Order: sequence, then C-alpha cells, then structure tokens
Amino acid sequence: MKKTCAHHHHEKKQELASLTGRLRRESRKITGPRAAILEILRHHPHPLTNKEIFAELPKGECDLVTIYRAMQMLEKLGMVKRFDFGDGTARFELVGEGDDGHHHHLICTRCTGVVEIDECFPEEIERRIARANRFTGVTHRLEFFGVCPDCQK
Amino acid sequence: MKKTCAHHHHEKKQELASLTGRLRRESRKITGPRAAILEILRHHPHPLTNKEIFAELPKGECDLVTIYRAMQMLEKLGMVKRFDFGDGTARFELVGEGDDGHHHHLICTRCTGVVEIDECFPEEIERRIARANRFTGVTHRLEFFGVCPDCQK
DNA sequence: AAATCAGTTGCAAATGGTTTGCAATTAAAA
DNA sequence: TTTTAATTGCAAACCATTTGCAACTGATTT
Repeated sequence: MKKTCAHHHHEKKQELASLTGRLRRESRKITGPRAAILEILRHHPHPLTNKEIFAELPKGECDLVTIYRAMQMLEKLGMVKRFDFGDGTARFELVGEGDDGHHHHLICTRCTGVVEIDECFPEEIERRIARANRFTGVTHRLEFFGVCPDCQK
Repeated sequence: MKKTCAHHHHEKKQELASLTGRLRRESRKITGPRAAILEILRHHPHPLTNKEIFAELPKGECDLVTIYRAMQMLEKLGMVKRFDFGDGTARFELVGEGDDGHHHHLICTRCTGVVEIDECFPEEIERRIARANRFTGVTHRLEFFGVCPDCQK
C-alpha cells in the first residue's frame, strides 16, 4: 500500500495504443468519441472538467453525456483519476499503467491556474491517524489553494 | 498567519448569546429560524449538511432555502466553516470566536461516520510548496477517508 | 464478407444540491 | 409606534451529473 506521490506528471505521455489496449482488454469498444477523449487527455498535463474536454473536441464529435459516461468508465478501470477542487465540478487526469494517480495540486484562487505538487501528506502521520482511530485503508484528499505569481500583481 | 489545527472541537460549546451578539454587531437580525439553526449547530460536534439541519428543525420551523441563506451568511461572517467531503454536499460546523475553524476529518467510506482530527499538514512543507511556486496566502483542504472499526466487521 | 450481439451513443428528461426573484413579513432602530 | 432595512417563503431557475430508451456500431463469429 505504498503511496507514490512524486513525479507522476513527469512521466512521458502514454501511447494511445497502450490506452486503447487497456480498453480492449476490458472488452470495451474503441469508438470515435473515446479515442478523441483519450487524445485530449493525453495532451493535457492538468485535470480537465468534462466541459473543458467537450470544448476541446471538434464540435459535434460527441455529446457531453458521452463524455460523462466515458469518464465514469475510465475511472472505474483506473485509467483516469478524479479530482475535486471544491468548486462543484469534477476534473480528470489520465493515470499511467500501474500507477494509482495519487497526487495533489496547488490552485490559484484568482485565475484557477493549477500546478501539480510532488509533496504528499507524510505517511507516518497518516498511519498514526489511522491507528489512533482504528481505521483501515486510510487515504486522503488534499489540495492547496493560494494566489499565483501573476495574480499577485 | 499561524495555523491552529488542534483541539477546536474540544473547546466548550459557545454560548448562544455570544453567537447572537456576533450577528447583532453585523446588523443582522436574530430571527426564529436563525436562533434555531445556531442552537442545532451548537449542539452538534460534527459538520452538518443543510438537509440534516433542516431535519433536526421542528417541522415547519423554517424553509430549506432559509437554511441555505443562513449558512451563506454565517460563512461570510466567519461563524461557520464549510467542509467538502467530496460527495457533492456542503457541510457546516460552528467556529469559535477568533478561530478560523481550520481542521480536518477522518470519514468512514462505508457509513459516512466522521471523526475530527487534530493533525494538520506540516507547516514547513506547506511553506516550501508556496515558496517553490511563488504562491502567496497558501492554505489547504484535507480530508482522510477509510473504514471505521464498526464497518470493518 | 455478412450476420450477430454486447457495448455505445444521442437525445430528452430526471435528479439533486444550491441559488435567485419577488412580494409579503418582521426585527430592531428611531 | 412608526419607519426601514433585513429576512422569509414559495416558485422557479441553475448547474453538474445521471438515467431511460431506442437507434447504432465495433468486434467477434460464422
């Protein structure tokens, strides 16, 4: 149950073939909309909302609902990770094979710009919290908020 | 800008008079619904959703919308703190005078039971993150999830 | 290559949390 | 008690997300 917080986003872009392979293995169809969505995720280093993905898509490529369904499915297969920046809109990021995608962000509260963070909540402290309360399988959700250099001016 | 993560929930219950005083000072009216809402918050150690507050209220005491508006106002005055457990429903907890209410929770993913946590994200690491990215006014949102003792059985 | 079938899609409509418009009401100041 | 700004209830609007369903399409089989 090791946390691997560091450097996910430094990994090299995943091949589209590897992604479609993962789908095929789960007997999921590689459709136009799905390929397009994966392409967009592949080229984006930051978590995207479904609307943002929709906006990137060539108009008419697919319905917004299809994106919602695709993200649900990709999340279930562990191919994307859902993030919650507290604004009531889910964001998704592609996850590498064998990775759990666990990491955190620093979000500018003025411009909503996002920086990925390598730091993670210290494992020993988390273990202490789990033990003290006799909880098992403890993880955390953690995001940082502040004002980015540009927005400070 | 000191974080005071520990022991908020061990503080003794706030007097209703102190709460209404804070409202009066801001030229807010002490109405039946508001007094009732504050009473409920005062007696609850854990974050409550608006619906939960509504359910605790004697039927017909006030409209759900009134609770939404009251919570918005109380949050603006810094009298309650909003928490986000990632289930798309806001939760609120009363905050002591002079306190910023910053603290975290350990939430059971099976029964949604909540435990308040004294631990906080280490200040030096947060400062390092802020400095490394030249962000100012950095805070964090942090919640832990796991399976509570009862639900492990 | 055509048939087959489970998995997919689009569209419309439903959900669920939260917000807003507005006229009627009321707490607190004068 | 009068006056006035703040507050409330109700209905409707909003927004992100989900769901029902009939039409459709990849991928596999024949």
